[in-house]
Amino acid sequence: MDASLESAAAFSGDLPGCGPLRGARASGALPLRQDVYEAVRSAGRISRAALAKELEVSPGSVTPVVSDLLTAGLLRELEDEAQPHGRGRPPVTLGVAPSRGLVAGMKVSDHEYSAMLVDLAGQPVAQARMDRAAEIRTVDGLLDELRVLYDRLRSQEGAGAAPILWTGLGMPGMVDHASGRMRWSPIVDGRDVDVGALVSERLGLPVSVDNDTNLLTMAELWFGRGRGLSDFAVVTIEYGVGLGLVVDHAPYRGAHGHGMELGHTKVQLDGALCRCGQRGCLEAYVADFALVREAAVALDGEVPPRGEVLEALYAQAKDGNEAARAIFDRAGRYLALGLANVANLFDPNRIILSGSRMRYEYLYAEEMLAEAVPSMSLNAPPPIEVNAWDDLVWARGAAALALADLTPRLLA
Amino acid sequence: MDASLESAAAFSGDLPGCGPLRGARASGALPLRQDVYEAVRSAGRISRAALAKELEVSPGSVTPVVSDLLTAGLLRELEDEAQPHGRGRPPVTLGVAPSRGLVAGMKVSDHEYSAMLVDLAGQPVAQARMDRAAEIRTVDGLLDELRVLYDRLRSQEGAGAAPILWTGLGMPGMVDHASGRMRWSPIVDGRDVDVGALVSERLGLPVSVDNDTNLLTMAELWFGRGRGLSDFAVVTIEYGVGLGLVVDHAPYRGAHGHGMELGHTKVQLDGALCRCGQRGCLEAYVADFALVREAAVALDGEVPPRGEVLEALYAQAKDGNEAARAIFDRAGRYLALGLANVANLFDPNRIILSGSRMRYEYLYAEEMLAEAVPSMSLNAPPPIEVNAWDDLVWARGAAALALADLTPRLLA
DNA sequence: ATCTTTTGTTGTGGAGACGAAGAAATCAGC
DNA sequence: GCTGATTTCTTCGTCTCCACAACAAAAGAT
Repeated sequence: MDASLESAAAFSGDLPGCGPLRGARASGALPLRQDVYEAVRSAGRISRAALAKELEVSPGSVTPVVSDLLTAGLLRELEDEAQPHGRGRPPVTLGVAPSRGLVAGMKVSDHEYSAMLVDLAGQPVAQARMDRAAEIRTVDGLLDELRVLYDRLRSQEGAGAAPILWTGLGMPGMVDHASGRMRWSPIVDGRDVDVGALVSERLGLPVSVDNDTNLLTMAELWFGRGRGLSDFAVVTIEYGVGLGLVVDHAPYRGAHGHGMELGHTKVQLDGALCRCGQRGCLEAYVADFALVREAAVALDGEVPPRGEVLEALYAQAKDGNEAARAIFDRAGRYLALGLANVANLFDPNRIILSGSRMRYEYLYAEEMLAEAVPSMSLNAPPPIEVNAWDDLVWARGAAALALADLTPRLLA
Repeated sequence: MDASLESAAAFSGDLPGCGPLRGARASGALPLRQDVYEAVRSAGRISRAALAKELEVSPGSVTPVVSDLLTAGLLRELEDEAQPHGRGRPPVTLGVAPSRGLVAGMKVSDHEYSAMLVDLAGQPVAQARMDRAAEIRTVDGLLDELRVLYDRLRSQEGAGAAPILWTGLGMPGMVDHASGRMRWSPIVDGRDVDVGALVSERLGLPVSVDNDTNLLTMAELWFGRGRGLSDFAVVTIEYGVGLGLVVDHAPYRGAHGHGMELGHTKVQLDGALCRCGQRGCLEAYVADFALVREAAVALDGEVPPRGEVLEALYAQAKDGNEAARAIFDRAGRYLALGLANVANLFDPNRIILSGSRMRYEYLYAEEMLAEAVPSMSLNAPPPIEVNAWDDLVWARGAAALALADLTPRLLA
């Protein structure tokens, strides 16, 4: 063995062997029971025969599992409006039994709480909102308000008598889904708080927490256009710019369990100052505060009341004010640059721009993005899709989070 | 149900049900046989008892599987230099049997071929290089030369008589590992060529292909510092800037199966012109051609022969030429920006800069990056690590690729 | 020499899934 | 209307894989 072979052999560092080291072996192997349940929920309505085909198991394996789930009250047979089925014995359509229980999803934002109650099939059955006073910044205050929100949700018509089995909770900031801890949040004081355990205790039921961007990602993955895609990115522009990734049909939360930081990717060396103290962040060009910062010039000294600056600026731009238009134009181009970077670094099937309706309509035109992003992306630029919907989607994403975490326990 | 509940229910599009749709269900469930083999290879040397603990199965399950693998010649018992082991029956150390077969790894770059022969334990046993004439750009010419390279590798001392079971092949360009097709390559003419099948036919054994950046990623994952990390990024600067990602201990190749394009992420709106025709690409600031482009000014008209421009520029910078120094300085800061974007978008455990030694030593100082990247990253900036090694690593990564693809078939 | 401790082996039993064969429910055709 | 074809679902025997537990082996501790 010559010298360079030896050096190559030595390079492994101090570890013997080769190949990836994975701590706890990826078990991966779901029992068929769970596969069946999830396949039924995913399909909505499906027969045993189709299940066997989809899961690639023999029909003989499906029947006992299904009848087990039927007696457990988790699935039900649907009396179907006879649909056309060639000849042969007509299939019996299965669906998940929604009455077995419900899950709740709750979202905290800086100005309001929203919540939704969803049955085990994923159908919404009730919803609630509450204003939020920005002054309440203690964890205790948050817990109290969540309790009120939860009670209000339960007393809603439609909530019925079914027990609530799990709750998903989303909030802005650095929130670690795995540990349930809030590292930091812009709307609550305190660091490294175990909100998961606290909320769980206050509500008396299990809670999964996550950051708000991941709620949106879950909503897309469970109910939206992300179903069926193996890898996609969700971008949301609220007060900052958030990014959620889905890898191989599962949400990816990064090595540290917090969210990705698209808003703080650098789009300019030594660029505009950002709220985070760094320079050249994407947020410093496209977020509200960045636009407001420049509005003063375009609006020619006429300063509208706080909170209406953007509307005024937009009106001016529509009226032909070149300076105002330039502000939006630049913001749009920087957003396109940021999205192109996501496409180049991550190569998703699709990029979904998601969030409250208004912002996209007047800030970023779908057509502009659909043109600008590919011009900055290599390979196959992903389709860009704008999904504008109301605030309840956050809560629905929280419910999806709850469903995802509840399911394995429900079937154990 | 009120109106907004209905709209929420409708929003799923036309698909009934909820939850991610995955086409072929993630089988995931490796048979214990393969788990055991991979755990032994990963550990290098390990006893049955330790295996049982690591894999979280009962000792009674390990023994029959191991003796099966022993008789199959895939594992062997190591006569150990008695190591200290408390009291009790001394463990029998197991290791993979290297003599069962070998795998080859081959790498094509623009100026040379390199190849390595590796046993089933991952240890190199032979290597070979060949110059490559840039004029040979036909697929047929490539096949011929690979055949020569392969024969040269087999005739190497150390190759022994063990059969070669699989080959990994890496080349620059857009190469799809899943299909084995080369979509496009800078060094070979032709588009959408099934190189996998062609090389396999020419060599008479199964071949896995991938792009060169992924080879480096595999090398880090199998033999380098990436072992033990769940999520990391590998950045390589050769003629372009490449990026490889590892997600959950497995290489991530993006939705389209080609590589990520860190080199073409945009670091400047309407910035410097890149070879790809777009503007503001990272490559247009840090790749060879970008530095050479600016060198003329710094070198004051003294144009060195092609291929030595960078060396001359570097010498000048060391000598105190401010203009030359500024070129390297800016390139370094842009590289840091690009790495920070990777950190912000992907949140890896670590970023590994990897490639041939020289480039990093004189272009990008580890200390500078270790300081600049965190100043542009939020959350927990990942450690940056520079791994400079010789060109054989590419071939070794190709061998890792071959091992990864061979293993399941070997154990079936 | 005996006890303790740890490793490895053997045997039984159970869970889960396959495959084949059969029962059920419908359509097509005579 | 009967028969046969067709598709769905069920039943049952079997096989594989693994857990559990008892046991054998090989040391050190006392």
